[in-house]
Amino acid sequence: MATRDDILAAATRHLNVDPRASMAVLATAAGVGRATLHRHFASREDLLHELGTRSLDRWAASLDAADAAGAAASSDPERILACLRDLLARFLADSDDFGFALTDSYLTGADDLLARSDRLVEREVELYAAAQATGVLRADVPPRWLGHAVYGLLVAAREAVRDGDVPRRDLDTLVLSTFLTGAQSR
Amino acid sequence: MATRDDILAAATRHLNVDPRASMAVLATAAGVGRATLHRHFASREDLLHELGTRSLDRWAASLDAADAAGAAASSDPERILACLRDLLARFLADSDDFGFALTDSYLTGADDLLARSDRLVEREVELYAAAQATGVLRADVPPRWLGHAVYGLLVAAREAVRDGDVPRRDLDTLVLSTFLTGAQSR
DNA sequence: CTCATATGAGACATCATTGTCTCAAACGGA
DNA sequence: TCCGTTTGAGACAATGATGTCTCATATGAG
Repeated sequence: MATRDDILAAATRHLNVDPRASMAVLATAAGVGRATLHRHFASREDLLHELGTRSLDRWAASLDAADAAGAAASSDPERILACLRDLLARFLADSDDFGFALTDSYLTGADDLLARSDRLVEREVELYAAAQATGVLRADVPPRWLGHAVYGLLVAAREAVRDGDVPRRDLDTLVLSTFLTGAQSR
Repeated sequence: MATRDDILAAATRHLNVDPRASMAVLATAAGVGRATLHRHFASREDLLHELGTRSLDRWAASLDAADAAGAAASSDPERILACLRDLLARFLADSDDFGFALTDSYLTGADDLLARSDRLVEREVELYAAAQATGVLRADVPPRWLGHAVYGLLVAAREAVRDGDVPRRDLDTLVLSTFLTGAQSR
């Protein structure tokens, strides 16, 4: 018997392949009748909204697990750098599951999700700002840009693995070093 | 009288705001009747395909204008670096217009566009490989990853300007320096 | 075993979009 | 001015997706 979570998991998996899959397709992907799918989620929007919420949950959980707030408040460069390291690896793991949410045009357009996303960005940016203040990250760019850069690299990482250009196991190191030190030879 | 190019321009502009706009909406945006729109483009797919083609044209034109092939063949580090600089600025200008094409799920899924896109990636990657061979870019990562990283930063740049976090005029410098030297303090 | 519950299959109406077609009006060059 | 061409508005059928509903069946707890 497929639980609500099973359905969400199957939908997530499938939407990563085809972000525009219909309810019928998603039902099949979950091994469930279309009627049953609608019993769990009144509308497609409901389903997407729930997935969006879960992806934001994961994002928030990663910020918590890495203790971004604690690191930001610590003013300890080494702790902040370690936190950034940890955070990036967690984000990469999150996008293994919710990668499609990075660019989905519904999710990035739903008002309440957007509002919550803004608050998470705020939390993340506090870490970047602290990193800048303690000399860990360069201070000559807006801290929000660093957030965007990380986001962009997550999109890039997803594509790179998808295209088979980078093995998944190399991603953490690759993304971290690209983010921190860039592509130039040293 | 709206020419075909006018319509394409209006559609491009509008799709950057709403990537899922219907033919009716796109017709209105172009100041043209829906029937007229269909006289120019038999189907929505035709329209999208044409836009995809044009965005690839721009991409190719930027590779040409920056003479990526010439720089790659030159084995001259300074020329290669200048070429990268030039290329990034051109890509940013291109995504001012065709930014939506970066993440649109139709465009990134059409077979012939995809094939042509692959060939352009190939050309671009030759430059990255040459940059690695001449010590301009780090050689400890797959050259294709550098292509993905640039792509990701373009997506990030688009969002950053869209969100008002970075003024457009700062983008060239910001993206270039982030790509080359990363976010770490030096 | 029995019964309450959950399920799958399918019928159904609805809706938005698409693509075609017609026609009257506007336009533009000769 | 006149006439051929292009246009916009709207009607139209077709399509695919959505959401609701029914009913027969399967399942699982007691």
